[in-house]
Amino acid sequence: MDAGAGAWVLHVDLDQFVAAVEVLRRPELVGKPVIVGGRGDPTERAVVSTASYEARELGARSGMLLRIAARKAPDAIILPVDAPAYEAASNEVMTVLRTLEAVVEVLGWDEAFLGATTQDPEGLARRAQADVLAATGLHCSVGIGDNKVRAKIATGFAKPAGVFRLTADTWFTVMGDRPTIELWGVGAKVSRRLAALGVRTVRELAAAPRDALVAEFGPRMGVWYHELGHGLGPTTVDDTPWVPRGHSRETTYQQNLTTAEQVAAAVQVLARAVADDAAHDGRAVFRLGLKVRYAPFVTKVISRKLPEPTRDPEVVVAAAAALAEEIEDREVRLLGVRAEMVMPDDSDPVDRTPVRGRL
DNA sequence: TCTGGGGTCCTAGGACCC
DNA sequence: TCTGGGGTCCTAGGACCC
Repeated sequence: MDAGAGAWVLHVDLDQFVAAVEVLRRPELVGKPVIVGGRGDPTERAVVSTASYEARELGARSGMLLRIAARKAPDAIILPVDAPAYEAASNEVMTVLRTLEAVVEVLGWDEAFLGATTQDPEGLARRAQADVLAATGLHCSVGIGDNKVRAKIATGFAKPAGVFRLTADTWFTVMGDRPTIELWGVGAKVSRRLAALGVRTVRELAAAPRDALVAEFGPRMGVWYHELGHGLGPTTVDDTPWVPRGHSRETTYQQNLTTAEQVAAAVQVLARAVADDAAHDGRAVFRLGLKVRYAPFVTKVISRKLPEPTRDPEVVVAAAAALAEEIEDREVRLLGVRAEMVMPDDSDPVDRTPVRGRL
């Protein structure tokens, strides 16, 4: 799906998705503050995955420590994360979207781009919302744009359960005076570095010399931020199924690990899970990474390319054990194992497709 | 705000080669 | 042998997103 006359990108985003799925199967929770995170126990080391709008009104936010959220919203119902349930609900939603006259590119559990040629993108958006609601009971917001960046940003203005259009014509009116951090892909660090260059708003970013951005951020990111300032972005919506580059498992331990034996045993558990994930995909592993977060909060990643790609879980587990030998003799609060996988039909596993693949 | 888990991509520096 | 320049691979680290 490409841009052209009447070509639109729609960004569909489910509202408070995780909390909404939980409320759907527990109707008694409708209208109540609901917080989903960790194992549902606010005394544990865990953070909020999603807070319902009612919980947000009390100050609960995703990413917040569960303990803090529980203190702010003492009457909230706190539930454990149930990934399989969300994945099932997500699949239902995507199935509905695929019945529309549009190309569907899935972005994650709760998001998709639609590419469509239509004279009435708002009509298509309302249709998507109505069909998803009827089939699943879930509400979504829809951003309409002339590219993916504008569609994605438009969704923020559509929430909750609305539709908003953002195009080249309205870009600077809507976004020009807003801080750069509101752009998709600009976070706290980059917005701060931009501010140091005297760039605070989207309009200022658009006006900044491209060379200056390249000098500060490098050839790809510099160019990318420059385009972002103008609201420019890809227009192609691609329904090719996403091929995962890797799998990882990590655990923050409720009590820090203190002995080499504990660490070795924990690494084995994680490596086994990752090896099984890769085997389940039928993919060979060519690189293994071991993430260690020491107490208090210093994170290191040790990674090694394997002598040759392997499909043998035992080889992956052994390679992880070898990496674990390099862990320092300090208290460990988190361990993680990541496997990078050979791309199917790719003779060169490290050849990366350029230009920001997910966009 | 003592800071989860699963991902993706970019940059930079050193090693090594010609 | 006081010493270039370009390319590629590997690893570490950083940033961002949901």
